[in-house]
Amino acid sequence: MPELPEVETVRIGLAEHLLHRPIAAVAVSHSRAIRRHAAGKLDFQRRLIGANFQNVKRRGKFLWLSIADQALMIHLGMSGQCLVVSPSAARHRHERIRIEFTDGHNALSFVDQRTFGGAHLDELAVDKFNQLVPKSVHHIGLDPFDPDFDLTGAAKQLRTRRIEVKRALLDQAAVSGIGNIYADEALWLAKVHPRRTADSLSIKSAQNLLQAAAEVMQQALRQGGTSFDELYVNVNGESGYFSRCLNAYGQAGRPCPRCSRPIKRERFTNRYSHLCPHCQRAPQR
DNA sequence: CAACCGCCCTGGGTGC
DNA sequence: TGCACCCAGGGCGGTT
Repeated sequence: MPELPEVETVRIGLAEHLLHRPIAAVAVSHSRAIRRHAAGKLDFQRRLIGANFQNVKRRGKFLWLSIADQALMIHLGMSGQCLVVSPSAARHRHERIRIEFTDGHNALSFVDQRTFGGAHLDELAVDKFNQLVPKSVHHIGLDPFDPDFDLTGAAKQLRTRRIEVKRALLDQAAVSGIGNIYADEALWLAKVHPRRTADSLSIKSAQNLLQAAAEVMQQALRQGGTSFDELYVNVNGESGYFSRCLNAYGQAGRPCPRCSRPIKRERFTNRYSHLCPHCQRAPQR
């Protein structure tokens, strides 16, 4: 599943291939992929054709390619992929958008089986962090890879929430980029139970938790991200290797690498948490 | 306003 | 072989 390390891997790949090349053609083969572009398909195509991508940036799981005062925003959702493909290669079965360039070289193919992801054009504007970013990321917090990320400030903000700490990690407000995999991994590493309320954490353990999230995502990035199947790959279609390093996520029944007691999987808001009930003490009911 | 719920979507897997 | 159902789950609109 694409979370911060996977999206960052994709960002680096796009930066290597797609910048400063005039766009020749934009094909949209599934309208749901551009549902967030309110002005519709023709407007989407008209704004892109002839433009150049100047840079590729990211905040949390949102990715964008800048073109003058606008940006092509991309969110991978659950199963989105940005593939750099030869224009002559066969179209992927789940290709939703294709962007081709006037030089006739590598094209961008946005592939998305489950269509939770998509792209739209958005205006760039200065946000509360004094960064020039698309308006559609103004509501989320900085991620731990951002040079301006303030771990102490984020920990304080986390502690204002009267909800379970895992929910607070997942909702992108205090910190962005964390999804179910890295939430479970960070909570395991910091020995915090996912159902503890965020406001029950000491300032020190909240900081420790965010530090753990940053570390685990940094490690995952070094491995090229987490791949379980063909649904997450880099721009060249290659898998990442971090799934071999997971301590809790997807490890139900296996021994906890710290204490050897079995990792447990339990229901958590329409999905699952993976944790060590011994290392991560449950809150009092 | 914070918190919470349900919906969006597909293909692979499982149980009957 | 076929059908119903489950599962992956981020983001967001609507409701409490």
